[in-house]
Amino acid sequence: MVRAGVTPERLVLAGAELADEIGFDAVTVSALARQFGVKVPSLYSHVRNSQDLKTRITLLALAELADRAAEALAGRAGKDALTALGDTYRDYAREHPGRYAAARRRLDPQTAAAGAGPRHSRMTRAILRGYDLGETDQTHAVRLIGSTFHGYISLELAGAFDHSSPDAQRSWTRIMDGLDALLRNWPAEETA
Amino acid sequence: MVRAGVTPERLVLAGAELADEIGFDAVTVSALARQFGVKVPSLYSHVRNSQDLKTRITLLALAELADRAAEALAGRAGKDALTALGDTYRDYAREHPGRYAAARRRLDPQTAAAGAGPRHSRMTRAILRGYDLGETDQTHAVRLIGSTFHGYISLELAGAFDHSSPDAQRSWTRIMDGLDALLRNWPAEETA
DNA sequence: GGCAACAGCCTAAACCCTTTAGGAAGCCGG
DNA sequence: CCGGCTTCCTAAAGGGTTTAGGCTGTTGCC
Repeated sequence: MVRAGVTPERLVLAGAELADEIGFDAVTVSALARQFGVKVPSLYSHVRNSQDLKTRITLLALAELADRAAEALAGRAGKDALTALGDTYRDYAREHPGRYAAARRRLDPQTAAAGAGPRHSRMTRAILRGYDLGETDQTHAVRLIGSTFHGYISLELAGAFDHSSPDAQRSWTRIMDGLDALLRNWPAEETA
Repeated sequence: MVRAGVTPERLVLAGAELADEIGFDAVTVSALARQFGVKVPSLYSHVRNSQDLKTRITLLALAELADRAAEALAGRAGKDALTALGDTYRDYAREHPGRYAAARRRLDPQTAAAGAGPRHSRMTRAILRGYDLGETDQTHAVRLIGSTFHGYISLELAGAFDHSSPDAQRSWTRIMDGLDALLRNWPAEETA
């Protein structure tokens, strides 16, 4: 018997690559077994089940993305940082659509807290140091930024902007301008 | 033989209801056959395949959502309209998470153009009549609004804001304030 | 070096979902 | 009233998931 040399790490990495090629949803234990030239049940020694495999790919993607973001943010502040973070997410999504889809998957709180999710929150919050927002408004702003980035990217990735002008790049830039303007000019709480 | 009285319409409606209960991804031809007390292959007389079924549920959800939005927008303008549209999407998503997930599914351009998708675009654009934006900036703004609404809703639905304060409602309101402020104060194109 | 234990891989098998083929029975129009 | 269409059925193949249990390299300890 030839020993294919499967390990959880190699499995997860291959799963991530496969996700980029054929889509995250199409990454199955069976497909992965084929990749490794191994029978399906063999993989169950390395991974608990299909769910477990997908969760690990999610964690890989989140970590990769956080690493990239940290690098992009180094030495930047204000709009510069905002743009850098947005571009990091967007570029990653276009380079690695499968991994990005994996990253967007929701995890149970336990797992999420142990992964790179919190790093992402902290980085977004760090950007807001360049703007003058109160504690509570910072949280609102973190949510706004996350929603807008991920909302835009998922629409763009889905091709929602493909067949209309202006092109997606132009809108992205202008939306960054807009977000920056909004953060510099955050409206006061309305006193009803 | 008792004739269960299956029709494509009843199938799609039951599929939509099932989606709200068990999640859109769990809506399968098999599950639906069980609901109707009918053998699985019987449904293939009414629906081409699983894909077709899901597409029809998507179209149903899009149409329902457009109807609600049209009603909510009647007689409103400016921030009032913006909030009404956002709340419509958000409320629908919370009432009908399965249908909302279905609505977010991408369709091929043919099918999309024939469905209620274009109505949604027109309604978002209509809201911008209350703001002073040029043609091109209107498009950017449509994309911003869509991204932010859907981004926020999907994060909220996924429970991303569950265990932190301030609550999701508060952030939503403040983000509406922010979007309104931004649209009233849309930054000029930067001339590099 | 020898061998026990373990790790990595396998076959067998059950279960679920999808989809096609082909048949029987209800219903409807001429 | 009966031929044909529609609705539903059984049979069967194909693919994914998962568990049980077996065989065999490999490792590490005496």
